[in-house]
Amino acid sequence: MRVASSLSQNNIINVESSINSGQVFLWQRTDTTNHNNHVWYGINGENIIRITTNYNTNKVQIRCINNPKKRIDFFRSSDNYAKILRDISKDETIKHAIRQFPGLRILRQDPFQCLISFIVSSNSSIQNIKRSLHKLCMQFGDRYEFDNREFFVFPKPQKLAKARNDQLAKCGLGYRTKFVKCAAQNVLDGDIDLEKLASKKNDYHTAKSSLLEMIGIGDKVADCILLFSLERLDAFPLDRWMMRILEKYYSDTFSFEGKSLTTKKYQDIHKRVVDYFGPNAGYAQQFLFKMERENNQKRWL
DNA sequence: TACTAACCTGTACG
DNA sequence: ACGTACAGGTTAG
Repeated sequence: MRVASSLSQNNIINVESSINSGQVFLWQRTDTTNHNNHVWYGINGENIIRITTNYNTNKVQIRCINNPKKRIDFFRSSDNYAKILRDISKDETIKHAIRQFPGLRILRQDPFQCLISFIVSSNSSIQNIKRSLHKLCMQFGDRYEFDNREFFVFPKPQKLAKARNDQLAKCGLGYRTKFVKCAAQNVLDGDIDLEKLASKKNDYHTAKSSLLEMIGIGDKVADCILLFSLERLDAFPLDRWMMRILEKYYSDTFSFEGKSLTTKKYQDIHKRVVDYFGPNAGYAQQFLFKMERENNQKRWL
């Protein structure tokens, strides 16, 4: 019994922590009268996902409600979570973050939605990103009804590629409008093959350089897409928050010079961070990011 | 190579 | 109510 319970501790999934950690934007928790159960609904590409949690048993039930046969390992349960946590536990800071947020997971997202989401995210805030993506779904995505609720799934590449600029701009994309349209066109034309990029044949650098060819995608956005949807756990997105974290807790481990985050500096830091945390450094990034945002009481959705 | 201004939207504060 | 400050990543110069 004791063994089983400690094993299950290693495999817990904290749905709330994982969804509220800056990875996904089209999720909501429904109001429930039962404190032990929560129901979440989210958009993952053309799928509507329903997650039911029971906080007593730690059971998490996932269903793709518009396509019940579809099976997705959304929480990456097939990762060896316990081993990954052990491997990245290199110092007290990361150990503390892991202890503080047990069950925090990297989510396996739909690649096209993830691509567009993080293009939209650039130079924007979570509230704005969420609003824009929701508008995109309402404008260009298919409508469904389930559980007496209305859902709009994420638009297909063709829909966004052929969208009128003013219709896209209405979603609050601003100057990112053409980035979104170009990216959708690239996917539609097959110039960017997301399935291929997700396959294990490409290493991190090959996959990343493909993404970087697209307008509107720089180092940080590319790393988010790689980590959250293209199976690259050695991607470590360096945004404003991560830079602050590295300066605050890791100034002895990684030294910095120069003010702006140039491509060269980004790659230099990235290399050292991955050398330090190992091939699953992306998980370390997620724990540190979550910890620091929570400590600063930043809102998620 | 390194740095910086400009880009766009929404919120917070005075 | 109005202006100003600010947050955020990429691009072009």
